[in-house]
Amino acid sequence: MAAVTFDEPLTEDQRKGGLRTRFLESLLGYAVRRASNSLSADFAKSMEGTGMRPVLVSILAVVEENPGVNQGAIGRALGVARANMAPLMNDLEERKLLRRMPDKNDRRAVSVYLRKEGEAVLKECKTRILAQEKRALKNLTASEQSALLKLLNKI
Amino acid sequence: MAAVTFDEPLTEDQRKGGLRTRFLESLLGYAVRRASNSLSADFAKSMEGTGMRPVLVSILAVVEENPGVNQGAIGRALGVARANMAPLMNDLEERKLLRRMPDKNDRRAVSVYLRKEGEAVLKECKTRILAQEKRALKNLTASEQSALLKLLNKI
DNA sequence: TATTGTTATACTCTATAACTATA
DNA sequence: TATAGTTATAGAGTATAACAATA
Repeated sequence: MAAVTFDEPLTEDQRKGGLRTRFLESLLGYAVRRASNSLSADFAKSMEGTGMRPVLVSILAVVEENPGVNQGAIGRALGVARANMAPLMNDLEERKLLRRMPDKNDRRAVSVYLRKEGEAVLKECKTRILAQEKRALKNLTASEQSALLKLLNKI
Repeated sequence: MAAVTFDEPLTEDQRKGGLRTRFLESLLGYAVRRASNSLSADFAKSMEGTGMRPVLVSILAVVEENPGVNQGAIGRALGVARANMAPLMNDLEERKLLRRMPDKNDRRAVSVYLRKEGEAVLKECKTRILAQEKRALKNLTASEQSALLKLLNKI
């Protein structure tokens, strides 16, 4: 079997579909992006029917673990800019999933709390998310998943 | 040191910044997304001054390794929809980085080739990308990087 | 009928600037 | 002056539908 070099003409298969992507495949950033896109698509799909989007679920999860948290702190924790938090919070408040209260010590700030319905929606979403992760990662053993998490957190 | 439970009120630090994110941190999908966002931002930053964007560089890299490739096949390889390839290819052709020729056997299709200037731009971008990857992954040993790549490709 | 490439369109995500009210 | 939140806006990235030319 001869080594494939770039000087050879493309086979019909390569020209139409099975392309060489050596450079991109050598990049960890490219592999991470592809994995992220794949998992994100699965994530979004698992939310179908709940009316929720990933970022909304993430906000609910942060509020659940941090009752009374400032709105801006949620954005900083999730990497969502202040300006983009406002409409997201409006959305969640209109759905009656959370409540915004004026902060006692700083009248500029808003403290955020989960509502009963928010807890219920979050619980349903968590169940779906965990089931989806299990499906998406079925090719990885528990120790491989743990190793992967550790390596990703080093980046 | 007492264990932290969610029944305790938030400390000032937690309420304002150092939030609990146990659920999200338990998700591999969340870790992958954060790593991807971080690497993508670095990638884009390393392209500053070249006028190129990640997707444009990816297209050039695929064309370089697959001279004469069909335009649609590039999109399939990169996960870019046909409809979104058209303006990207127009951009690259207007910059005189690649050339589109009618396919000899299928007059619907277009064969794509790198131009000299495209080769030069791609070379410069590759250098920057590899330097950026080296910086971004400086906390990982070579064997860790190889293990990470292997694990990501299992997803 | 199916496919290649194009155009138009829309929705999400992200980023910036300007504004208000508070501090 | 600086910060919390809001509004408006603009740029990418992504997705679908409809079309012409060709297979």
